[in-house]
Amino acid sequence: MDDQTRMLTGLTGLGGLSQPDVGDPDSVRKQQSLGQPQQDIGDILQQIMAITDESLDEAQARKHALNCHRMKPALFSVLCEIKEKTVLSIRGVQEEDPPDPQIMRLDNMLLAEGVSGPEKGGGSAAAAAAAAAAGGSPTDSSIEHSDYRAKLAQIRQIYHSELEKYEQACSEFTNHVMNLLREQSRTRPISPKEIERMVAIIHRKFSSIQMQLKQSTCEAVMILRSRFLDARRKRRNFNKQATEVLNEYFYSHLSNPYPSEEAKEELAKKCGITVSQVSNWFGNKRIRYKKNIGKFQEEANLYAVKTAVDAANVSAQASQANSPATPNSGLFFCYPQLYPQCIV
DNA sequence: CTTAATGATTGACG
DNA sequence: CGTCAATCATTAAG
Repeated sequence: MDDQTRMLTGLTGLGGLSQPDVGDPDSVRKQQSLGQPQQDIGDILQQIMAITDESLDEAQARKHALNCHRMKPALFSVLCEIKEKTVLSIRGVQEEDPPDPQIMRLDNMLLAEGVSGPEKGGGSAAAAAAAAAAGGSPTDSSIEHSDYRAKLAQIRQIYHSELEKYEQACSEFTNHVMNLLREQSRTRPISPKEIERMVAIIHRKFSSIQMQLKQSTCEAVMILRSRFLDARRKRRNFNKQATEVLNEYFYSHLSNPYPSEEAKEELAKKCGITVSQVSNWFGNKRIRYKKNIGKFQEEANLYAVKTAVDAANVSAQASQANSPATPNSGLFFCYPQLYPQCIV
């Protein structure tokens, strides 16, 4: 309590109330009852300043004495006058700071990660549903993420309890300061604007603490993500049927194995994977095929036969059987000059 | 355990 | 932005 009182004095000292030169305090105090106004005022000022160095009981008693002092109204008006003169310099210092971009970034990220924002009661169900919709095997993906979600919930809980603690401490402290200022406003002039300023200063201090909390929460989430959601660590091979569909498309479009967006979507739907997974697959397939065509020759023949059979089934135009065994493989995707070492 | 296969990521490039 | 090339990390096969 004593600390807070002292701290408050330090803060209110910003209010522009300059401390007059009162000389030696002890010598002044001895002449308290004498009628000299200068020394009387100096004495009262000294008492005001001394309040903070005393215990609470002493301070209360002294405050009461001050409030009942016969010179109090006069002193008060003098203080008001001094204040009037200095108030301009206060206004100049006042700055309106816009919302910190850093804290906005952190807020956005926490919101995006589901740490802040609305409670995630139905969120896990939605995530499970999304996983079920995206993957052909809903069990593994949801189980894979359950650990992640548990840890995220833990982070979430810590974050919220800490945040609440800070907010409570902030409002408690603000209330305390405001009460003290109001109390003091009976002795010295304190405008509501000054109280506002003080509150803003306190809030700034606390928000910087909050930013640290948000910062470390973000870091924790990033670490968690890199540990649990890095798909490379939880790789699952596509099922056989999906690989067949993809290979079928690849080898039947060997001269130009670049499926359009629509084709990718269709393939994705057929294989029960995402479009980006289709893109990854084709990217990998193209590069690995080109790197070593010989290795894929068998596979190429297999799917070439397959497509040939399909084509034959669809249209009985089997007469055009012009050796589909190695369909266009010599073209190297129409850029043979890029691979001079692969001469067929 | 070693190795090959494979899905995903990253950075450069046009 | 999509693709290539290199690389990572995991899975399957030996």
